Amino acid sequence: MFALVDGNNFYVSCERVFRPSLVGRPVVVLSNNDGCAIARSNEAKALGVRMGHPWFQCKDFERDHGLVALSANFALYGDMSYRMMVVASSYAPRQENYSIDESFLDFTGVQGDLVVMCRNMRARILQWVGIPCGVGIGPTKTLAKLANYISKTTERKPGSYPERLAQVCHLGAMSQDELHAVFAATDVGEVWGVGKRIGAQLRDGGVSTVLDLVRLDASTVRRHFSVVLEKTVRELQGVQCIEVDDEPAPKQQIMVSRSFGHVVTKGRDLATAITEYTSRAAEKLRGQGSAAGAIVVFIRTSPFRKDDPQYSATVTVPLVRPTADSALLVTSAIAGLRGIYKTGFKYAKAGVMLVDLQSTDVQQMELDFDFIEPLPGPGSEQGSGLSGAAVACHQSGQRDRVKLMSAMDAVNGRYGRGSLKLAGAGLEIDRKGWAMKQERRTPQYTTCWGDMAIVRA
DNA sequence: TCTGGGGTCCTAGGACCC
DNA sequence: TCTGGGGTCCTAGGACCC
Repeated sequence: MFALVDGNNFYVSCERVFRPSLVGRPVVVLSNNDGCAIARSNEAKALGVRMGHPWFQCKDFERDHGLVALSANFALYGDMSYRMMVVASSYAPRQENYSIDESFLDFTGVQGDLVVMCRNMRARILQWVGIPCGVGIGPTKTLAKLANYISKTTERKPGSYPERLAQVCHLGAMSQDELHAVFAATDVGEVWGVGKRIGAQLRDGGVSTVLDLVRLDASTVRRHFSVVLEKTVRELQGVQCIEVDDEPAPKQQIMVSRSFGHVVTKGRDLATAITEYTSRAAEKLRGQGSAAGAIVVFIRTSPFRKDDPQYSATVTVPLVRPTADSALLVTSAIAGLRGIYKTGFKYAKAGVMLVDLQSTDVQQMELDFDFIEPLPGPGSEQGSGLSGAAVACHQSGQRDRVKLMSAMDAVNGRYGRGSLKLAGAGLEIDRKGWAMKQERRTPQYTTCWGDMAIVRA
């Protein structure tokens, strides 16, 4: 049996831990730049705020219904997630942390009443971490996921399912009749793996509930749709097709991209932003022990500003050899940016993607060909602020560069992100033109000493 | 005025190989 | 008239997830 543990309205619940006055009120957490709603309390959902609802379209709820909107505080959510996962991990031999607010537990070999255990786990997470969870249990991950949906929906919309399925729902412990009744009451679109497109196609074919889907012949589904949906159907039928992955492989690509707080027109500002994003991506890269074989850079205007001239460009810059060196990656990214930047456009977003990732354990050694393809020297990269640093990367110097990067990561780990950075990333004043808008961010209660909550007797 | 930021897997088709 | 058979690798695009 498997369980899926999932924090309710996770980001909102994190905020409520430190601001209990928000309990019972409609609350949303906004995306970067306070653009749209990415988490909603049940009260906000009841008001009609949709997932991804642009904030400027639901702003009136603030005045009319007391809706509270907060900027996303990912430092807080990441830390609360860690705490929740640690508590959950003590209940099962294997755990897969599937997303920031969800983890699968594999109960293989575990004795005892799983419902009792999961109710206990739920209570402990609520008491120790402060986050309310829903738990779904089933013989496959897809069924556990569905059970989780049922547990939360029973709680949020009383009457949709039998009351005892609230909070913890065990589909593997139901009679066939009861299971089918639950399936019949659930829309096919709620199934993990059935999105908008497939959902519509299924409904066109008369398959509108989970019961309809589970009754299909799996191999027919493969012919009409795909092997992916076939697995989903088999999993719903109780045949395990998707394993619990408790040791996720390193990422195959690492992306950092942001929408700007204001539109950007100057190449210089784009270069500063690209430098910062590349540095952040390089940190992630080193964090998983990989090196990148190429870097993709993209810039684009806003598709929502229909009257403005539109421009979007992407360039892939191959690296001479795989590297995790921030300065080398930034040099390449800036070179790529020069190739695609055009004046006269209002840029709204930019980003970088590190691709062709490989482990630094396995390295292709080579003769030193740097004299054939000289790296940029001082002065050749005017304005990027890293030319001096980029010169020294001959093989003999590579070990020192690796040490330099480790030192930088260690300092930033100890004193906070951005304490030590490449000159090209600019000072605070250089970021003014494009930095993210976060006007409603709460303190980083658990990850910053200065923000720690103080209790007064 | 104002619309997020990450990821994965699968498939089809083309280039190329012997 | 008649034009093999089998493979791999890469890329782009589409679907899904949170």
